[in-house]
Amino acid sequence: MRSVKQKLILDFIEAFIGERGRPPTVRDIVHGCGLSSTSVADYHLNVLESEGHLRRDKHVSRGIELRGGRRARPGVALVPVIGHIAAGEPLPVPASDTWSVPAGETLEVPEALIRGKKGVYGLRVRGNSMVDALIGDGDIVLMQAGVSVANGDTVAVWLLREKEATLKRIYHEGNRIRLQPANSQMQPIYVPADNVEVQGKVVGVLRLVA
Amino acid sequence: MRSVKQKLILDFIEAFIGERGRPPTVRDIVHGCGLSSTSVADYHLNVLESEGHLRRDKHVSRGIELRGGRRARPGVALVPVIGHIAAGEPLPVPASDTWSVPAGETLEVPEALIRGKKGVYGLRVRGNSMVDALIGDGDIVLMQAGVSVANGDTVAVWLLREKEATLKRIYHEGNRIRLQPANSQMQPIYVPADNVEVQGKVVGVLRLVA
DNA sequence: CCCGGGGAAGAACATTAGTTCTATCACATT
DNA sequence: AATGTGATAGAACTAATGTTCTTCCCCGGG
Repeated sequence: MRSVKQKLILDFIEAFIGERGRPPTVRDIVHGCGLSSTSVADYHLNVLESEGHLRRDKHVSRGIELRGGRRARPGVALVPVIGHIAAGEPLPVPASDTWSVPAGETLEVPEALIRGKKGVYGLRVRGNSMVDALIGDGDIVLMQAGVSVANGDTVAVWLLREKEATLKRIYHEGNRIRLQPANSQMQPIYVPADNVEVQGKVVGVLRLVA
Repeated sequence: MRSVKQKLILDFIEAFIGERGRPPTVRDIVHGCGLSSTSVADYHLNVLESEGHLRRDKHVSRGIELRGGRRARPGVALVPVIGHIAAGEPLPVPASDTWSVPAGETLEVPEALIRGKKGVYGLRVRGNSMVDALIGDGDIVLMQAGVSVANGDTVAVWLLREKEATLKRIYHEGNRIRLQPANSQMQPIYVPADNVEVQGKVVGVLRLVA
């Protein structure tokens, strides 16, 4: 939440729903928060959505739904989906406990999936390097940062030299590390231990079938 | 409440608010209750308002507010996990819309996961007959009952004669049906179409990694 | 049989409300 | 100074949505 105005909007929405039983329109927000134009409200709403504070249904009147602590729903946890994995993109990892939700999607997952765990985030899987671990293209893996990893765990690793992130099974072999794809078509990668940074460990998988 | 249609509308409004967190539009009601015209919905809404079952804000979109004890809790859907699949056990399937949650586990999933879908239930997967579809032993599959299935869909079928339930890909081939395991080790099963009862279709997969 | 009322259809109408476009301004960075 | 980003304005455009009107159908009572 960057500005006080955005907190004002969020509070207004919460109050509006509480009083009227339905979400406000963009123009309700304009009037209620003393804004000057619908585009201003739209602008801030988009910011708030990208930060995961609310969700908007496009082209639907009053299509605002509050997210997060304000509308804490029992049994549902909010997990930020911070990017893709198995592509060569940089992979920022939030702090273990308190993170500022980075711009991007926020996913609701059943509490049961991350029971008690702290520092859980989501990654969209690209590619099929882990199909033998029943993780396919398009799946969302739930990662946990800052936990000890054991041989054979599926982890997201950051290769310092190559500046690449991938999802692999990890095996410590002396002072080198074997990164094993779960795909019979692909070969393991061997890297020196000091070239590897473990970003997180897979604790769950989520898939939506069309 | 004079007619059953009016009770239908009332129930729909309650469910809609529960799922989407906002009241339905007149046209939402038309579609959701199978009405033929907005004027019909308007007519019944006026009746319901005059009887005190709800309140309408004139000239306001989604200006419906339920009255009385009816209250809805938005955001969370309760999905009953009603058994295992790929074992030879009987597989009771609840009715499509209103089910009394059967004794057993209930999983709370975000509405976002099953958005709009009716008759969703969960099954714990036993065995590895679907590993090539990235569904493994211990996973929970979210099934939807009472929907049309297309060739290649992963469905839970009940074999009437054999009294067995399994999770397979389904292919209609004339008047017989091919049930295709997603496992290169296993052979397809061919059964006459009248021996098959489709219990549901996979709409999602949840896995908890130890 | 005629009639009145509850219901239903379908189209039309009038706003409401979401979205987009362009322009502007303050402020920080290069 | 040139540039880029966050934030603001105002208006226009389109789609969504509430409302109204007319016609028609079915059915029980007079």
